[in-house]
Amino acid sequence: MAQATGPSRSQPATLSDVARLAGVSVATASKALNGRSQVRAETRQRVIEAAERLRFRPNQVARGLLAGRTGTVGLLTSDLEGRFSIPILMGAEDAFGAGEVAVFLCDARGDAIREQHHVRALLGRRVDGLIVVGSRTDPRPSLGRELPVPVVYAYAPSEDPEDLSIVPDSVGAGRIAVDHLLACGRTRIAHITGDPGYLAARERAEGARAALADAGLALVGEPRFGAWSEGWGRAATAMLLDQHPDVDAVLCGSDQIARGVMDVLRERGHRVPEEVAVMGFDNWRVLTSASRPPLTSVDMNLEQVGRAAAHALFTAIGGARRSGAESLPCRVVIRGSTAPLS
Amino acid sequence: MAQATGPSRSQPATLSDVARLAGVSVATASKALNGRSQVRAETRQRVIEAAERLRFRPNQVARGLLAGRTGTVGLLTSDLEGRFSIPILMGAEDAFGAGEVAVFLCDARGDAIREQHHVRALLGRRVDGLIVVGSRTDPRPSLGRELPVPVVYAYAPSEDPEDLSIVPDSVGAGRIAVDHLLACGRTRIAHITGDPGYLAARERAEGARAALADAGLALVGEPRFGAWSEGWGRAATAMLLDQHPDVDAVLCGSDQIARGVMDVLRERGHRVPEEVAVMGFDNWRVLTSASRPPLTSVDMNLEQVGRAAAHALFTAIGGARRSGAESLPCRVVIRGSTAPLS
DNA sequence: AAATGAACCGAAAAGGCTTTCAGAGACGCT
DNA sequence: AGCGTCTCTGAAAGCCTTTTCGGTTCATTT
Repeated sequence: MAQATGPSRSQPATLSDVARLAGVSVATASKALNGRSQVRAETRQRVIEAAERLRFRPNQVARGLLAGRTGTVGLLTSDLEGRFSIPILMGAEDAFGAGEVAVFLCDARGDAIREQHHVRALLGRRVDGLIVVGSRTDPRPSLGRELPVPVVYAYAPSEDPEDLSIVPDSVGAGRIAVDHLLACGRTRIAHITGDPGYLAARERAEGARAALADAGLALVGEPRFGAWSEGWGRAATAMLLDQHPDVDAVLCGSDQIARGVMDVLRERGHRVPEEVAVMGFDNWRVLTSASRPPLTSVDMNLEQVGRAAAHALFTAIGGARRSGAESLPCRVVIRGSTAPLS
Repeated sequence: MAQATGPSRSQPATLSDVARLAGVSVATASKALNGRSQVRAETRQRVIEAAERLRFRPNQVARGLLAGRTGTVGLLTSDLEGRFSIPILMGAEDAFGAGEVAVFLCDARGDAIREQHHVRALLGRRVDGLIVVGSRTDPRPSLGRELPVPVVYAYAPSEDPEDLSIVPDSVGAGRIAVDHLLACGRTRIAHITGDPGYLAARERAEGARAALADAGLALVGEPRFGAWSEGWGRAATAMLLDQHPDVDAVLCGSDQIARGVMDVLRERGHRVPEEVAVMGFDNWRVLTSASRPPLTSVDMNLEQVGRAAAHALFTAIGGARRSGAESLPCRVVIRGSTAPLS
């Protein structure tokens, strides 16, 4: 806790410091460091050495002021808590960081006022674009068409079809899940899922039903909507087993639900996956790998959603505007809870 | 997917636009908008109206260039995946966002090279300071003393005692956990924890042992180090029950371990909390609320760590430098898995 | 020897804002 | 009338970099 005066904290070197040390003008120093051709090799070398000696790093702020482009983007999340935002954010950060773009992170905490505040602040900082990350796949209000920079919506699409949104293909996710269970030879498939207020729940159920219909089959009973919790998974499974003791697969709306389902199956003596196969959605490691057996799950490829959003924004900044909701495929990650019927 | 030309994308208004519309000079316009006193009320009003009409937002880039302070900080995480970084990041973002500071997010992916790259990029953008967030509490290499801006380390302290680090009090966490169990009347307490390579595991064990010693007691057996997984929790519990069937509390190194512990306890017919109390660390909602019964856990107050780091950085930017590792207290969140012995 | 061209360098402007300082006008006082 | 004192306004400098364009030097050509 010493109240030290600390190291120098000297101002970083500027281009004119470098120029002075190298004995040239700032213009020449700039050209030398930026690889412009109108400077003698020997002079360039002198400048480069001077720059190294002074640990010169060009001031991106000044550069941004001049160029009109700052090389920054705003990443607007509605809730960092939600585990869906994080992988998207990682993907976007990754895609930008590889280039020379820096990311401003803003968390609106699910509050529209705060979101508006952040948008204003970001525009004041002259970001080149915005990515808006939602916490669920239901459409959300647009930030508006009047913004001076391009905007890309990720995970939660904009309500305005003129905006560009990148979303996971929830219907397709339901389809590939069922396809996998069918490939395992299962035919009596039940669906226990979460809150019907969530579009993701409804779309996955719709995809599952469609895939079964394509195979001339139907779900065992109706889809059981409830909550995104283990508790609901347990309760729904108990009811399911009472009504349909012959199910050979349960497709669960989330990994949490799946854990609850598997617990009850085990307690009631149904072996997984030999007698009943179980699948989840989200591919949330901590749940899938800790369950017994490890849980097969549909991964929404969220990191890829983030990367795609970043890429779309990048090209939009370059001038190529797109619009509408573009959906990205999900993938099945197979683990021990599903296996072919023997 | 229409290839539209899109809305105007017109350049944002500048101060001179405002000044022209209001019929004053840019200098006067600036003073009017910034509340400087040397401008007549009526003139100020004219300028403000003009600014509103043009939707003028002052360019923070230009302002930053002039002031030498950009009002930005860099948030450097080593892995966004890790769930410990996120709450810290939320706390920091929150503390800054309330003021007028914007946060650059950079994820080094645990790679020192990439970290160095990000530091350089951030310094090039002239951030006013840096927060370095680690993924575990073990000390990490310092970024160095030669940086032109203040740095605060959060969660993972710097190896250099001259740096300022904000960390959770792991020893204290172990103590308060045991204190809670003692308050519940438990005296035969076992400790099943994670990877001994983690300082957090060792410090929590040490705190637990110290608190027991203060009460004239000792752990049942040695602390059982292993892995941060449910699987280890299950395995260790099986061994524990064989050797010490009379334990009345298990303090677990993490919530994941605790879930494994509780599963085996239930399977073996030990009632929780009546016969055996169980506690975890981390207070990870998805685990604590889904377990049966809900899990009592020690919360590391990570969001507060983030906020404290932000605050420390803010004052350091203001000139007040501190150093050393400052630790913040943790807190016990009581749920159904612990209760007084009847 | 003079003219041409190439190669290299530097002055200056631009980008948007804040701040300083000098000037302009209004007012009261001697 | 002349002077000092206020209050307000605007010109200009400065922040740091890039880029344009005019100028200098030197070698080459006629």
